[in-house]
Amino acid sequence: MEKYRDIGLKLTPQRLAILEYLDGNVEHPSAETIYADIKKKYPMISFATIYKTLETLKEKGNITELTIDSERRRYDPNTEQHHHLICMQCKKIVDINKDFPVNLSDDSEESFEVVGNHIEFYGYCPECKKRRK
Amino acid sequence: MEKYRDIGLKLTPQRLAILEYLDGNVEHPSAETIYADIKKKYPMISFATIYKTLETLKEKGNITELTIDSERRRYDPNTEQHHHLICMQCKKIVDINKDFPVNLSDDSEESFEVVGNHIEFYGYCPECKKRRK
DNA sequence: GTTACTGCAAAGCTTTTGCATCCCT
DNA sequence: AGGGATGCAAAAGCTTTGCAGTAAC
Repeated sequence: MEKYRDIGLKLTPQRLAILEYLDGNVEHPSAETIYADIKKKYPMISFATIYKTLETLKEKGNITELTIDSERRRYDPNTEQHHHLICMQCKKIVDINKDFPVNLSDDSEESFEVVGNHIEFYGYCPECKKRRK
Repeated sequence: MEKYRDIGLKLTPQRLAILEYLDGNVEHPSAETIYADIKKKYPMISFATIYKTLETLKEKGNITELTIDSERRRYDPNTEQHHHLICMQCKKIVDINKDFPVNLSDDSEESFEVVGNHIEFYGYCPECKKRRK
């Protein structure tokens, strides 16, 4: 976690636990999940710390907040441009690392200044697909 | 609003007001906005009715719930496949009615059963673009 | 007459905040 | 030593729910 040494964060044990937990995590966890999992190892950590740290990391650009799940916010430590495949039943979210040509018309581009895009693919994961049959 | 006569809904004045409000609406309003606007004409309407009606309309497939805004749910009466352009500053949401070829690889298609997709374009609207200069 | 809908208030969740204390740098 | 971070508890949204009364069919 040395890579966080110089981004202007105080490296407290709580933060290191959160950073370690998120590092390489592809589960797109919610604050609740992060809290529950980290509490196993660091029972003293508080919810407020989780939220405040996530907010800080988001501001610093170390993580991204996903707006995929309308019931709760989810966080993604992968800040590279990528897309997502979402199971409509169990809400599982899977990364899609592929580029798609999705240029808007000149009209839209000129009026709006477009800086990025994100594609959500909806469907059913293998497990839920079976269950539905 | 005759078109709702046969979808199994009781057409109460409150529902007609909501249906009329949403019909052709391209503002992607939140429950709060819908409530506030309808209250001007029907001061007796309650929040619970707004939420329950939106839930019912969503189940019937008459409207779509957007997960674009992490702070609140927004609703879209346009249930045709389309995409959105989102102003990162003022949160305005604009429809994009254009098709994009975004097929996943066979791998993903086979494991996941993909039934649809939604593209979010992020940027700054004309007004906010000016303000930022 | 039934059944579904409305409105109110209370409750439930998720997320934020104030503040005293603590500890990283 | 100083300033940011933590933890607690309270508060603040947004959304849901139970229930009695009401209205659409």
